[in-house]
Amino acid sequence: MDRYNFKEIEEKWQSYWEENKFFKTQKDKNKKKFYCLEMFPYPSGKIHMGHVRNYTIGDVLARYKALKGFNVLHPMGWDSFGMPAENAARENNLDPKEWTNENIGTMKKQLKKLGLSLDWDREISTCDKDYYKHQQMFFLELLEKGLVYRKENYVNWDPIDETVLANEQVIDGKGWRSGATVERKKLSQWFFNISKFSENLLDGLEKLDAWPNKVKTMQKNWIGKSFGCEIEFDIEGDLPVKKIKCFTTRPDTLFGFSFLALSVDHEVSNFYIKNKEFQKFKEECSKTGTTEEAIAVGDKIGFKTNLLAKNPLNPNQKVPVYFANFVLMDYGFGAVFGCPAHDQRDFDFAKKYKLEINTVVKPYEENDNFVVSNEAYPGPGKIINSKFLNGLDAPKNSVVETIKILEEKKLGKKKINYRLKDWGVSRQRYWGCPIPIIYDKDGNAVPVPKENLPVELPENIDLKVKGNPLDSQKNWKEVMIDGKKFTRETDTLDTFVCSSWYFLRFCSPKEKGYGFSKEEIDYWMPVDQYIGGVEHAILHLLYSRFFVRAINFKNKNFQITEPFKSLFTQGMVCHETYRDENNNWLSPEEVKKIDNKLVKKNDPDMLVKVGASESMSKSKKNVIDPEDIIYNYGADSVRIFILSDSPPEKDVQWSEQGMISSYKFIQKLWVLNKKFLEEIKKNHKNDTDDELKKITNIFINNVTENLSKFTYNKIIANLHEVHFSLSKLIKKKYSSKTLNENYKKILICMMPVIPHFASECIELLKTKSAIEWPDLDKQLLIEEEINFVVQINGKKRGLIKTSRNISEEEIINLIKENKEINKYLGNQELKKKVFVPNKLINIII
RNA sequence: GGGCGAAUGGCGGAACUGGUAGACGCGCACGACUCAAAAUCGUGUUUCGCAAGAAGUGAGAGUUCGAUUCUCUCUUCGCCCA
Repeated sequence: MDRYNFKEIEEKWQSYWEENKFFKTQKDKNKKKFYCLEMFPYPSGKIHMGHVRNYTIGDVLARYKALKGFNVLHPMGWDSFGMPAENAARENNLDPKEWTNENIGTMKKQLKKLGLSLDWDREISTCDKDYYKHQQMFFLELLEKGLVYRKENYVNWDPIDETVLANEQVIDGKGWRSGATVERKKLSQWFFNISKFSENLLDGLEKLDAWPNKVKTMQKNWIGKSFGCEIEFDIEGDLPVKKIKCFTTRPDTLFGFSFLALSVDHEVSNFYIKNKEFQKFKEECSKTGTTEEAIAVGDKIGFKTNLLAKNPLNPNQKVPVYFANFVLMDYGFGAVFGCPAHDQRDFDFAKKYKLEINTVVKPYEENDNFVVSNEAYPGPGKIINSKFLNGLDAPKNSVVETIKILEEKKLGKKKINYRLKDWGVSRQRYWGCPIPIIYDKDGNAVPVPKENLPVELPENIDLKVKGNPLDSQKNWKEVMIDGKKFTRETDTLDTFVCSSWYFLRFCSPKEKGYGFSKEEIDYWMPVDQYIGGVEHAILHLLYSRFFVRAINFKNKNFQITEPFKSLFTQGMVCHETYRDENNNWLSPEEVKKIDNKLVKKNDPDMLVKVGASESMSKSKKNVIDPEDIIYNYGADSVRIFILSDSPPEKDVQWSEQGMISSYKFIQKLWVLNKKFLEEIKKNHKNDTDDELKKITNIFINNVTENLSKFTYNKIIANLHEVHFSLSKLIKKKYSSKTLNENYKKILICMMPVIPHFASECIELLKTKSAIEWPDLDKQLLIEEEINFVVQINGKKRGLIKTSRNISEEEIINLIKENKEINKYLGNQELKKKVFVPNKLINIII
């Protein structure tokens, strides 16, 4: 029997699609558009299974929408600036650009082998000057609008490499490459004023009803809106400090006040710069880390000042002022008032430094003598021990009431605080988009004139120098503009900037004058379906949402506020992990099974330990190369497997056996296809039996429904089911016409998942009818004969095959005639009957 | 520490708004073909039980004629927190 030759057939269709520009899209006002976008990849070298999954999911949708008659925009590009290129180039003495473009070439070839319905004419690459030129223009546009500014900020500084490190490059407080203890250093950097849009970004989430709640919650928490009050404390002591400002969400617990805590970066710290003890303390603080997790878990430590803070509501009370490691300069004003009884951090701190713990809120079920003892009580209750605040419901009414009182007495004012901070976009790196700024001889920042854009990255530079490579490029750094001498900004933009607007560029990738054409984005935007990993749930998506708002700001021509109408986040691809007896990671190819035991292939005496299944990663060697898999089994088989085992939003386990079974399934479909072609040739006479029509309809219905709900794993189940049914029905000697019509519909429904196979089979049918998504005959979905469930006391006791719309009396009569069921009833009285039409009856005896 | 989510056979997973638990796939078993094996095809496969039957969706309670689905408590696991 001849086998399905996937190599030949997949190649045939891929070149057919390419040569005919089958997926090229153009604006067409007469057609409804659908913009289907998957997160574009970083060109790291080769595609991995995560890409295969992401792009297969997107491709299924894009192909389906196209068959439904939509004008589908389905583009692909490269997020090609970033540190891996710079690192690889430094290590291997290469040019980052060459390295990147080579990778793009490889990955593009690999993606094409997957048979994706992409419009490659729209390909973009963010490291291309035709792309970043527009990004520089956006930067200047935002600068003009006052959405970009410069300020001093702390960075992670590696003193050996003389370079700034990203947070993920700091491991246990040490530089990932040099191993040097990382220092905090202040540098002047550029910021995007994203916090200006905090409320708007939060508000916008409400309207994103096609986004997963999980992602919306994450963004909401990230923006971190809190309602509270700003209080100015009067200060006494040995320093010229009269007042300290504080933000709090719980002013109602002011009577529980027992210390004031400041961040080590608070301006008061200036008085302690030369204090050795304080320096030591500050160093100690930097070890704790500044993440919320580190602060919550870590030890609370403080440094006592000689200052005293007055309680505004109780001026006789004066409490000590400390510097404390759990207060961050970024939040509020870098100062918090401590109420140990009702905040666990404050409680831990008070215990350590033996400060007062005054209970001012009691849980509702406790009496007024309630005292906080072993841990803080942050929950709701009634205010106690607080004079005029006593009896208020905390925190609901008490916070509002207290703020009112503080405002009346001019001691504080209502304030809304956001956790979201401005976006620092300066990176001290070479391989990124140059910031289009120059400095005059006095160090004033001046925008590069627009006609001088793009500011291009210099080529052939030495990356081995310490610090920022651009800084050492004298020829590049020093420029003459309009006869004046300037020096260039040597920082480049965070690569998140590149990915914050690429979806706009795809609408008109070749537009010269501006980043996008208004006409094109008016037609294509917003992205109807965005698909990508949940790891980008916060930053990338929030930055993109900010970016369109920033363009929108003071610009009547641009109306988009939300770039992504629907969002789908897919799960990861996992694989078991293997280690040998010496705990070295082993790749799946290095392992084999002998007598039910896993051993090392080239050393069968070495037993292999099987670890948990984890997301594929090079470091754990549990990686399967998509290229090998496509080579061995074909793209359609891979597409089936990657969709089959789990719902797309969940993690999927890679399994060799599952992969083989998908491959075999395609072969089975091919065998069935042969049979269909033979039967069609024979031209039998059977036209009366509509079983085939019914099965076809059920299949269309199931696949369509599962497509709309992203339950693609169930589509594979539908394929197996229809294969099973068709293998039986083929024996029924249907006429050519009936076979042709129905089988073609089924093949069209297969196209989104296995496009090469389905295209080939449709071609072999040699029919003239158009290839479009089949309509559903709803009448055929209604089964005339149903299995009616009979329950007795809630337990299933039998099924009665009967016609549709049977009445309660009729079914009771049928039950009485049915010996099997009747034996449970005996002669007992029927106490109650619950009748659900066309489904079940529950009889209570 | 906080936020969010999940838990169903040997495994991955189905079950529409509360209405036949276990679709589909993997694995396993048996059978056919074969000198034999692979491949292929067929049948079976929640557990206990020879059977009749009983139990069963992480544990415990609750609401309901009826709960994998709703409510509460607990356990375990996962993801996220510049």
